[in-house]
Amino acid sequence: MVTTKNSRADVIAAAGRLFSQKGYHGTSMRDLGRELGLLGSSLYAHVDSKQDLLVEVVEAGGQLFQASADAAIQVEGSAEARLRALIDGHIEVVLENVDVARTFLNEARDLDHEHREKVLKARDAYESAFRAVIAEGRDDGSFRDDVDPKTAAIFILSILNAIERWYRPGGRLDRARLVDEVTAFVESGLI
Amino acid sequence: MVTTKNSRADVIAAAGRLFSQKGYHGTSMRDLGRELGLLGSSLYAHVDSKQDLLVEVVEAGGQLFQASADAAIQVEGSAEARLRALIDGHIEVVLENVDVARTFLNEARDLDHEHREKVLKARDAYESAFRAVIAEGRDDGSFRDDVDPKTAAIFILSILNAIERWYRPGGRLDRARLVDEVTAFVESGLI
DNA sequence: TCGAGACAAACGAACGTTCGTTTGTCTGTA
DNA sequence: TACAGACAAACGAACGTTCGTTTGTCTCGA
Repeated sequence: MVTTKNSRADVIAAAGRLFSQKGYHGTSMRDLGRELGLLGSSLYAHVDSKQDLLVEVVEAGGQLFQASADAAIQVEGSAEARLRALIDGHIEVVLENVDVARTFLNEARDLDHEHREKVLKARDAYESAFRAVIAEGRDDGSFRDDVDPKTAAIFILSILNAIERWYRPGGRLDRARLVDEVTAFVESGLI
Repeated sequence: MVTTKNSRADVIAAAGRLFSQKGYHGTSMRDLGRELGLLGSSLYAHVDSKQDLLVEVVEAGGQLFQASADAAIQVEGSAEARLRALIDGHIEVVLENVDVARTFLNEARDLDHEHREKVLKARDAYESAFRAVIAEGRDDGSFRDDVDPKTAAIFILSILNAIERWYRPGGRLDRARLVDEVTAFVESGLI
């Protein structure tokens, strides 16, 4: 094989990379072409519009997160075990798909109304898995009984969603230790 | 007085509003003019460039946060009290200056190299106030002795920086209760 | 031979910015 | 008191560039 032709998937992957680095409006179709060794105009053999690309990347992100949550809530054992699985899964998704996850988390604002709405619903569905597990742990006595699942879920996801902003693979924390640190902080806080 | 003239400060304030809503690249000078009842070109009586506006807004954000931290670390009493003051101050800055804070947190990527570098330094200085207070509390025994100040500071700031993404004034949480919820979660976690 | 992938040229719209000019207000002097 | 001069604020047209996208043509592997 001498030349590798670009597939639609290649274009979407490159779009995720650039959108996550420079933002949707900060990325031009010519930028994206250059990334693939093409002219900007050549991309229209693969996609209908720039907006299409954003939709594809963001929806891929939503599916990754939802699949992760679906798996985690099936874990047998305590609510605590399921919460740890949710945290573990989220971190896995973020670290193995940085670009898609970043775009999903930060660029949804530039979607058209319909798709943006869809993303908000998807995020709420994902968050509800966290809320449910927290409520379960509170009700069976493993968590504090004055824990508010709504707020706690937001706080935990705030920590998880920010990982993309500071974590550098190969740094002082490997993935397993990152999961441990997050879980320990979420369960016990500072005290 | 029939017509109100726009000052440089008005232009910067409007820029903060639009940058925080639509992003730097998503905001055009004509958008910004419209926001003030002006033509886009008229803005150049007040500023040198669009980039200038971003610099002004972001630096204002940095100063707000730093002033808040400077005040908080002077609080007498326990490390816990100072940590609470840091949290309280951060939340006050975010809620009273949403646009500036949002732009500071999310749009610094579009700054030129020099100013972006400056922002990174400012953020690290701010974060170091959190690290210091956490280390103090750990060393005097009020926090767990296996707490890592570096990681804990990042987690706390992750929670604080995300508030802008979900908190709506007039909702189920007023500001005082928000501070309580964050503090309780940070100190005790779920358990 | 046929179709997918890429090119190259071009489109109109929008971009950030500059320019010469107009407007209205304030100030110091006659 | 009146008027000239200076001033900041804004206008509106235009600059060169880039944007997303369309079109028609070519190439090459299946």
